Amino acid sequence: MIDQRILRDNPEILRISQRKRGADPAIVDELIALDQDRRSLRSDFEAKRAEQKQLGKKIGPLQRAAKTTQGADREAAQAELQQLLQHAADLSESVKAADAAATELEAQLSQKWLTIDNLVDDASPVGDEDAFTLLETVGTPRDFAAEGFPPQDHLAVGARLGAIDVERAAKVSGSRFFYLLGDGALLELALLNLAMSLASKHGLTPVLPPALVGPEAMSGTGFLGQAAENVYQLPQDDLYLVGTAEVPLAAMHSDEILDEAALPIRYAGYSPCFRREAGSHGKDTRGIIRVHQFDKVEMFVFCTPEQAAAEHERLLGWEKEFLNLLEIPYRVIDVATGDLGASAARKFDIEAWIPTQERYREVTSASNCTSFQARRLKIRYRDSHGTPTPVATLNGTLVAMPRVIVAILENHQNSDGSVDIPSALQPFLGGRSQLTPPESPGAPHGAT
RNA sequence: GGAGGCGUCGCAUAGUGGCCUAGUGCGCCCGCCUGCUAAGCGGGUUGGGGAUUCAUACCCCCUCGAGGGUUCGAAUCCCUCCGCCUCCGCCA
Repeated sequence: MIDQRILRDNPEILRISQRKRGADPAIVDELIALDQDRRSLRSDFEAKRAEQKQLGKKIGPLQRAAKTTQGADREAAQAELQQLLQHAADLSESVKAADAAATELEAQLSQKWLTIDNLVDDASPVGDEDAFTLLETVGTPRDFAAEGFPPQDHLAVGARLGAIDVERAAKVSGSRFFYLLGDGALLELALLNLAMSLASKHGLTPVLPPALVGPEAMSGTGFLGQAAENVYQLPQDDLYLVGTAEVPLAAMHSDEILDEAALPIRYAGYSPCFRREAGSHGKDTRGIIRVHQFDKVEMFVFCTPEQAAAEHERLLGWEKEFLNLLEIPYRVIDVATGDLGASAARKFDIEAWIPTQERYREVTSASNCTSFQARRLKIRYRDSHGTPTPVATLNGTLVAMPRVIVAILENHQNSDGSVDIPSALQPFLGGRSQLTPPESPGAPHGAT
């Protein structure tokens, strides 16, 4: 949510941002009109309410006077009391009507306001998905032709290692699910431990958050707007399955006023992630690149708006450090305004080289959400004037398990079906330097 | 799942229809006093919206877990929901 005062102070900024996102700038004028009407109706209610309160103060004492005095005084008091009560009753109706009218308009405005995406950063490249800016390319893709063998895709490599089983997952849960087993399971745990040790080294607090959250958390992080169709819901319990630990981490400090001295607060949360992948039928149907459930370590930062840009760079730096440790070639892009999502003002994606696809694919993403989420979730700090001010929030992927596993299996595979383990990961895999196919290939684990 | 209890200002507590403009203590902030510190004394201390303003101050409205209701008037009475605690049952 953006500060609504922009409607009065500088609506043109909002119009420009809407245009850059490919959204409708005309809605800004609708919002300005709604905001004006809202304020006028609310003021009307407040004036009536003030009168009602003044009147109410007179009734109590007068009632006592009507009971305790005698004779003519008593009659006068009773008559006045009757008159006041009548007036008060009329006013009461009028106050209720004014309140209802103002409340109705406030609901309309805030509902419409929730459809407005965050103001884009001036630095974000303008345009649709393809308009991204290439910031950097790191590492060199292997030349498999020169090595004399064609690379197998991650599913083939994983199946041979007995590490990935999508067929049985389809039997149990449907398409886009997978089992990690044997070295596949150990590989995820090793990546988890490497990621968490890196996170701890850099001062992030490790977190195991809830993966089921209420509607405020979901909406507050911006996932119930355009992205709602990708969210699993549990209507019986009014809960949602999170698509990322970003949701429970962001909502963790909702309705809080944080101590400025404690900022930035940095977390690294490990959680399962659930995504319906609606509208992506036919995309990435093979393997585990696009799945309904996976695990991820997500970094999350609460800081002052002034610190946000530097924190964004820091998150990107840690993401790069992790991929460097895994010795995977990648490139970094500055995501275009049309592809930012509701909450982000600026976003850097890291795309890893996938040999069998001969292209770079997104593996991590770092977003600066400025105060957009914080305003919805009421997360504030006291600024130098002592005024509660929304914090800035940022998030970045440290490791999304399936895609990183894909990158490792494909980039580090050998012609004999083994996979080299990057040295940084070896301590977390019992010191082994390779994953090797089981002695007796074929159906693993006693399939018949 | 059943029974009962409880949600008040940062914390603790008072408040059972108008005297609540929510009191008191602690903590915190400012000042006074004071070799220093502590104590003592005085003042301040929820958050949001609006009006006004260059910006303040002052002013108005809302805010006693949330939302409805009763009433001229609700922290207080009624209903629904949420959360916490105790006991019983079930459970990894």
